[in-house]
Amino acid sequence: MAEKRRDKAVKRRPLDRERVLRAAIEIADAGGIEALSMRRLGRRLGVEAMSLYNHVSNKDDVLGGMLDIIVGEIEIPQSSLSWKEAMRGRALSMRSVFNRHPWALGLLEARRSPGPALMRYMESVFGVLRQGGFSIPMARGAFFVLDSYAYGSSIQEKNLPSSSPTEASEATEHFLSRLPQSEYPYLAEAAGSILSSPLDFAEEFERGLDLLLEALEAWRSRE
Amino acid sequence: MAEKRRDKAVKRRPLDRERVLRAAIEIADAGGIEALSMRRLGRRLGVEAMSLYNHVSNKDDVLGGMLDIIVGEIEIPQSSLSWKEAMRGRALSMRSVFNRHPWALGLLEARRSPGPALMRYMESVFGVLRQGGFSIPMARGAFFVLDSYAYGSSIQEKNLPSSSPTEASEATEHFLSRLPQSEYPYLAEAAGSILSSPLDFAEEFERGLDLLLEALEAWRSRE
DNA sequence: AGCGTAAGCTTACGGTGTATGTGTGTCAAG
DNA sequence: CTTGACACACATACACCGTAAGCTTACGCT
Repeated sequence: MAEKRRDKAVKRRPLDRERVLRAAIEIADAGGIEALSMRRLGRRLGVEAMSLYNHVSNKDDVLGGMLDIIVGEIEIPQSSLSWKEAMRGRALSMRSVFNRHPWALGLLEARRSPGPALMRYMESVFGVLRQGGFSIPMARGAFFVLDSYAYGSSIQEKNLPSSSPTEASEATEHFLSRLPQSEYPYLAEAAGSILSSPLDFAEEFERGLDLLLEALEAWRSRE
Repeated sequence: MAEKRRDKAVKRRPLDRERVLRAAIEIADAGGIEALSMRRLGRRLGVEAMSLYNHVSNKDDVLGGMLDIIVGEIEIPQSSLSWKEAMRGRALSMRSVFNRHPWALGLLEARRSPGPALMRYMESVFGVLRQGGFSIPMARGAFFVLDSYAYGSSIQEKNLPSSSPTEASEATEHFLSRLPQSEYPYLAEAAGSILSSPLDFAEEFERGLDLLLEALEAWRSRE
């Protein structure tokens, strides 16, 4: 009897919201967001689907919670840095986070209200920009432009069929081989160049980022 | 008998892939992409769900087809314009398309292979950039940066809870009222500024776009 | 010891995409 | 004119989804 009770206690650690969300993230990381169902989530936690509803109000709540955890992984800029360095670091961190959890971006898109981690994130970005000498509307503009770039390049990177460089050139080769080159000369040319000098996405991303940061600085100086 | 045949002919125009995709787009425009199911799509066309599979290989094919139609709505730059004007026009057209069909962006994200309209689109962009004096790698970079910005800002615009300006300031007011201002001073400040001078998204978008175009031009000139 | 409550389980409903098999209207060849 | 083939719509069925409603169990507190 006492033994039985202990069994249960061991097998069934109390299960709270945090554990549910973590498990959900693991599932999504492993199999994409479409692999996440309440039943599967329950199964992973050794529990029936409906039991989850004791800790989470519905699936949307799960998604929101997952997203907020992921957003919390984005490094918040240190105030000791210049705005440029701070924004650069933030963008790099964002890219790496969205790379680790590709499903998070799609979630962000569908979300309505911010969530605490996102609020903290926004607050810190505004702080850095304002302290870097941006007026309020300019800070808004800079934030918008930088985030747009970061989101958009994450989309594009995600859509790339390639994780490894070898796989990338393989895919490019395949693409090129079935491309009617006379109809798409420029596309063929571009694909060919990728083949000869394989594209490093990190590099590409940083180049664009630096271009943007410079442009923002110029904009700020010119008031 | 002849009458009956005519009835059928009227009621049941033969139903082809094109009609299926158009109906799907209508459903998605009206109720969002999650409102689109094969059964509902069939119902709209006066047909059972399974009949659709005579014209379309599966739901993914439907989504792909819808996306390609939408991508086809993006204006392809005229070659008479300068690369800057052409890219500017393209970005504006893209924004308007993604505004009209907000679900398309999410679809684009999940898509693997290009589709003919997207290929034509890419070809024309590369053409404009190459003819504008960009080297192959630079054209790739410029394309990447511009598209990233366009995608990302569409995401952000979609996430805005506001369609009309009055609704926007209403939402901002609500947000501001429940924001712990001492904890988020910069956020409060930014929100306040939106309240006093309501933000025009088109304007914001174009400012960022012009910033980017200038930066790209400078980059190209500096080789 | 007894009870309230938290947190698990079971069942059920209406929805989803689609595999499979069954008509049936149209049209061409005999 | 008949017949047979074929395109295409339909019906049924399966496995899965989110979650509402109700039931059961077991721990903590008085």
